[in-house]
Parts: sequence; C-alpha cells; structure tokens
Amino acid sequence: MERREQLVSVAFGLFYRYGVHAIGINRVIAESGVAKKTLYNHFPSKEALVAATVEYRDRQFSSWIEGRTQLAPDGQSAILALFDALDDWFNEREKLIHPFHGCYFINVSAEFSDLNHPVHQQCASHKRSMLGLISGYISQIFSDEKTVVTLSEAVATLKEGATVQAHVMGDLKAAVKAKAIAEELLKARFADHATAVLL
Amino acid sequence: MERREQLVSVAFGLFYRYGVHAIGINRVIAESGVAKKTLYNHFPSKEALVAATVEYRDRQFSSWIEGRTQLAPDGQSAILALFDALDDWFNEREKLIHPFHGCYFINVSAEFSDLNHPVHQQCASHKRSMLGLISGYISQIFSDEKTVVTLSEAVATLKEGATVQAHVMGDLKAAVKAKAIAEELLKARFADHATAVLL
DNA sequence: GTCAATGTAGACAGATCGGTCTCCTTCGTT
DNA sequence: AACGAAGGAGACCGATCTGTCTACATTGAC
Repeated sequence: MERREQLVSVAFGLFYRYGVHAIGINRVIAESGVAKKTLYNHFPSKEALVAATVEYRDRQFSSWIEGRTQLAPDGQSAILALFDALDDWFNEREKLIHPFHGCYFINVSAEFSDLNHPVHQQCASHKRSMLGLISGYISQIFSDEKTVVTLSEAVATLKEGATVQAHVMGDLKAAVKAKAIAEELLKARFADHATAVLL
Repeated sequence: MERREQLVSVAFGLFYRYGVHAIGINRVIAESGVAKKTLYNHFPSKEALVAATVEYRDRQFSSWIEGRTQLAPDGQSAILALFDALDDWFNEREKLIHPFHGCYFINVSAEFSDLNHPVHQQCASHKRSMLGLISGYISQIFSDEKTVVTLSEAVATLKEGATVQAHVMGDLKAAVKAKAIAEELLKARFADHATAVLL
C-alpha cells in the first residue's frame, strides 16, 4: 500500500508539471525509486496510473477546498472563502496542494479530450462535485431553487475562468477579480429578494 | 508554401484532437501526405511546428470571433454576439473553426505549462488579444476606464469559464448561461451610470 | 526455518519517437 | 539542355516508449 501511494504521488507531480504524455513510466519509477515490476503489480497500465492520479488529486483538492470553506459562518462567507483559497493557490501561498500549474482536471481533459474516455469522465465528475459544493453554500443563502442553480453555475464559471487566466496568462490577481464579481452577483440577489419581501 | 500550410493544418487538427505529445510527427506526415524531409525543410523541429499550429489557430479563431462580433450595432450587442458565437462553437454548429475539443490555447498551455516557454507565451498572447477585443467593445459603452477594465476582465473570465465547462463537463449550455451573467453585469452598470447622471 | 507477500534491478521485446540523410523526381527559369 | 528549388520515399540513428519477465532479496507470520 505504501508503494502504491508513493507511485501515485510522484506520478501526479510529474504529470501535473509536464503533462501526462510527456512523461513516460520510466521517469516515474526513476523518481519514485519503485521497481517497474512493482508499478505493474499495482497498476495494469499507464492509463490506470493516470486514473489513480486523477482520483488522488480529486481527494486532495476537494478536501483542501472543503477545509478552507466549510468553517465559514454562512453561505456567502463560504463562497468568498472559496475565492480566497483560489488566490492562495494561484499565488503559491499554499503548500498543501502543490505548486500551481493550472487545474489538473482541465489539463488532463486536454490530453484525454474524448468526453467518453473514463479518465475524462473522472475529471468531469470532479467538476460536478465542485459545483455541488458551491451549490450547497448558495442554498444556505437562497431557498429559491432557480436562483441557487443559476448562481452556483455562475460562481463555478468564474472559478474555472479565473483558474485559466491565472495559468495561461499568469494573472496572479485572477481570483481576487473573480471574487469581486461573485460578490456583486450575490448582492444583486440580496436586493432582488429584499424587493420581493417588501412587495 | 502550399505544403507548409497543409502540414500546419493537419498537425493542428491532430494536436487539437489528441494532444501535442500524444501525436508524433510520423502521424502528421502520414495524414498530410507530405514527406518527412519536406516537413523538416519547413520547420526546424516539432516544437516549431507546434508553434506554427498555435499561430494558425490564433489567426483562425480571432478572425472568426471578429467576424461574429464586429458588425454588431453597439458594444453590448457585440459582447452578447461573442457568447452566441461561443454557443455555436460548443454545439458544433460552426464548421469554419473545427469540431469542439475545448480551447486549443488552454490545452496547449496544459502541455507547455512553464509560463516562460515560447509556446505558452503564444497562448498567453492570444488570450491578451481576446481581452483587448472585449475591452474595445466595452469601451464603446462606458467611458469610465475603471469600469472598462473591470467589466472586460469579467467577460473574459466568463468566456474562459464557459469554455472549460463545455469541454470538461460537456455542458452544451455553458455559453448561454455565461451570456446571461455577462448581460446582468452590463445592465447593473447601466443602472450605476444612470444614477450617477441623476445625482 | 519455511513460506508467501512484497519488492528490487534491469534485461528483453516490439514499437515509436524526433531528427538526419541518400537517392531520386518534377517543375520552372534561363 | 542545364540548373536550382521544392518535394518524394524511406532507410537509418540513438533514444525512449509500454509492457513482460528472470533472478534475486526482504519481511512478517507461523
């Protein structure tokens, strides 16, 4: 079990830094100090190793984001905390989740572009659970189902957009900017709901 | 000159579909019907070919987006037309710019993750020029420099976020949703400016 | 000590990688 | 016809790819 985790951790680091297809399994074993036979004892193929890295990152990233958001006093604070967490990630103030090379799930989807590919589906699944997390916080603020859905998706869109801008353009303030927009969208709906109550 | 364009076009199609490192130059020459010697006559290396595909896509995508937005009667219509264009692209109603496999510049940045890599910088440059296009339309609406910058970046963030959601999650309505948020942000600033005038 | 589980180093195999180079062909210009 | 530019087929090279397998070592349980 120890060796398996080590392989996944090292492979993730290399794939995240250089891309899945740019790194061969010989590099993974060289840097992990694990024998090739052991690698193939644990994983039937390179692709299985890739899938394991996606799952590893999913758990790592999700638990980190939850840790940064779930102690917030209310739904709005949680959403803003999400963008604060992104800001720390983009600016590499956070050592728990690896130096920033963009979003692993976006990157892996680029290399496994077919929507039906199992690895791509793993990435989609991660995105859906992030949307679910956001939706949970938004529904602490608003009870109107339509508002919850619309706003959750907007926040998720801003999150993904900011991540791309941070990575592709090197915009270190992308999260701060996206946070301001998210806050604006939230406040606009407070106003809407206040109006509805008054009428 | 004819052979060069053919190589770039075919290489782009393959790299966009499967990823740069997943496709070797032998596949490119096999599918383009161009001899290997000819390829190396035109490009000193695979990386130079990759760079040429990024430039090719930059021109293709930018001219397409401009074509879809510059005839709009005003800045707001142009921004909304941008999202309509994205919608057609995600839903493959547009044959001029290749079937949808996410954003080539995001995908290539994933494989050339180092911000200092020339190919990565080409992708960043494309994103900056898209931001410039958006900024041009927004400045047709608002003269306040701060509003132009803030709103342009918000629109660009929504554009990137929607693209990721369309690709990773297969969300075919991502552009429509992002458009609604962009419209909301625009209208909120009309209200702001109307208030300023009244005061 | 014995045995099974786990792991090691690395040879091996067929395939492909990016890039170099030989020999030849075609075409346009002089 | 001669020449140079452009291009073709594909052999060749050293390296690496993914995956298989041999011979051996270590460790923990019995």
